[in-house]
Amino acid sequence: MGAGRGIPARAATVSAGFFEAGARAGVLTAEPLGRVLDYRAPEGGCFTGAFVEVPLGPRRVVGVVWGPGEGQIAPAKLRDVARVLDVAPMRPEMMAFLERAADYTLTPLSAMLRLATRAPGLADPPGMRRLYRPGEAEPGRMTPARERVLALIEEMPDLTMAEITEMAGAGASVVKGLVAQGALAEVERPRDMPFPPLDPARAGAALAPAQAAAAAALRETVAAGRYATTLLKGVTGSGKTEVYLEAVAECLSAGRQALVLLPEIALTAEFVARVEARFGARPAEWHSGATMTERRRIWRMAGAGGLQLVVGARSALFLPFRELGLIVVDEEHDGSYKQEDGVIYHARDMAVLRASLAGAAVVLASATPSLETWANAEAGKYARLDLPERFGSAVLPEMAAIDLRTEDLPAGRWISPALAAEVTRRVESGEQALLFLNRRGFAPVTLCRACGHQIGCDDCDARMVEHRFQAGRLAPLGPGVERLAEEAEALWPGARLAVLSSDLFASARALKARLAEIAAGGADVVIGTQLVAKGHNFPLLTLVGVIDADLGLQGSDLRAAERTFQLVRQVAGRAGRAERPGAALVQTHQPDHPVIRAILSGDEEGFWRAQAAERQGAGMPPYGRLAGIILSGPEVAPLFDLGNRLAREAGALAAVGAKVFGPAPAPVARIRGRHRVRLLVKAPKGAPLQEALRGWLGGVRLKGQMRLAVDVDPQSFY
DNA sequence: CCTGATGCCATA
DNA sequence: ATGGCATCAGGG
Repeated sequence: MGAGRGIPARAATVSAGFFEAGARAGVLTAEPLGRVLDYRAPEGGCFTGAFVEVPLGPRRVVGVVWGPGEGQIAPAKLRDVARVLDVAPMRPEMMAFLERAADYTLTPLSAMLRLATRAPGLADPPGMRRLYRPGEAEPGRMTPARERVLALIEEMPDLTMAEITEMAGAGASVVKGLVAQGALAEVERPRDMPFPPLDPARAGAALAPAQAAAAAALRETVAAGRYATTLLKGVTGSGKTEVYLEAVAECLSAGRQALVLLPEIALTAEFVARVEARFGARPAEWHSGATMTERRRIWRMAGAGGLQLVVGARSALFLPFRELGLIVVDEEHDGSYKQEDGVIYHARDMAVLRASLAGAAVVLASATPSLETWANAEAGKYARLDLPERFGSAVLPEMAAIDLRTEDLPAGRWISPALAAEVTRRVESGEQALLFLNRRGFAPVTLCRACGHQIGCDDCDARMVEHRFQAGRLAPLGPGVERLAEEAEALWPGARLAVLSSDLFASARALKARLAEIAAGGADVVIGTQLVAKGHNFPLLTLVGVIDADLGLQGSDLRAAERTFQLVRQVAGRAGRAERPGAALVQTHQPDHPVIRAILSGDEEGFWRAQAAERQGAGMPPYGRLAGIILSGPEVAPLFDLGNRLAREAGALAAVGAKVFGPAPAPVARIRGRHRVRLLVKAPKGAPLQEALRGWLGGVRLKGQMRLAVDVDPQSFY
């Protein structure tokens, strides 16, 4: 098999053991070799799981002793393990996690190990650093600089030289002079110190009865010390965080470590403040913004047990926790938990996998859980706890469907007269209206304007039900925000229009500024895609028009209907706060569809049941399985050639009842000059999908710059 | 991933 | 002939 460029074979199984000096040991490195290499164990031997440095070609690289050597290579060619590193060995549970995750995502094991060794200076000896504290002797002649340094050290002992010169505004020579006199003392301390202890026994926030009940249930689950997953459902402001912090408290009391995953770095500051209020110290923060020093300290302390709680982004799942007892995935439905490049994985699913191997509890917290999680709770695989909604926010807006079959919209127009009339009313009375577009760009879908039936593209998964064409009644679907903006401009010439689409803003900061401006009344009509649905508060907004609710019913984007539902519910929250009553108008060709009816009634459980029935009928996740195959390379033609060949030679898939669709250009057809083509595999729920994919793709040899990636459980696919 | 070997082309 | 660069295979 090519060097990590093909589909890896299934990983071997972890086996514990000790290797005496000179014995053959298999070492896994983070190099993309896709297999374990044999080395001779060093003097003193080594255990399975030990972090080691080994020679690889002309280099020395870090690896982990994974098990007995494979014995394929001649003893004469064996090289020695250079040394065993001074870090906590990888635990069997972590090794099993990496293997299972590699198998599930069809990723080479070495790439998983790379995720787990993302700490700088792993091979360095645990460094020491020099700290200064008050000394025994009285200082001699005093100067203002000396006084400042001594006052500082009295206040805050054990500072580094850099900290002292910075905070006291004195030179290093001043400090050295005080040391020479004995007024300051130098001490050597390990560079990576344990984190300040969190005290789970401190009193928590006063909990409302419903919160207290949920907290007690979570505490009991965590105290059992076994794997279990709980869906904690509660809207923002319902006190979810306080509830799961009680689970954290229980975990810490048991002497185990806890991990809280958040979807965005922006949310960490507030969370850290709450942790500090609850436990009297700050947690370790693991995210892309962390410095090398912070990363090294967190990584080492996670393994050494010098840390109790980590708050972080999805990559924190790969920290070497010594004794993990709880993982909280906050806002578990959030799309940013899906890692889309490099190793493609879903942090929520990997959290459940890691916890199940570590014997830890999982809390999936969300106001609007993913259908996958909802279904697992329904099926009894997950426990479920519900927090009641925030007091007074349950005011539902007036909601109605606009039946596009009777509105007689001319081709190429998307705003019905009924919706336009309502928008006009808001514009005239100084209120705001939002026209919500349920997806980003264009969809390869055509729709019969007479009966509302959708005709899908042959290459994707639309249900091709028998359909009689009526000449002239077929309309291609899919305005972009730009198209819609043109239409709005023509309808309301004097109104201030705001167009919000993620690709129109250079930075998150620019987008935030624009949102604030709009909230303050800087626009009359707002046109936007899903990003407007992300919890921003617009007090003047009293009307939401959903341009096309039907696409959410189709298989093209599994999250579309959920986003529509969430948005419509969020309007409810906003309307409750402002005095003006809110309204939501949903344009649809299928007003009687159960999903549309559930959206209109605001019936959450009804919505999920309808969605579940829809997906079940279509054999879509979580009632069926999907995998995306992404081919990329500098030229398009070879990608389609390979894609077509794969589609033709899909016997291994057919054998398990799986079907392959495509090839077709990927949603983002070009990234950094590379073309992307994709195939979609759909399999029945119980099918051994990964095994079939391995059989199908195992022999593929990629030439030149071409790459093949597998996206198991893709989130969206156009 | 990194490195060294290989081969093709452009240039002296 | 020679050097530069792109491509490829190997690494224990």
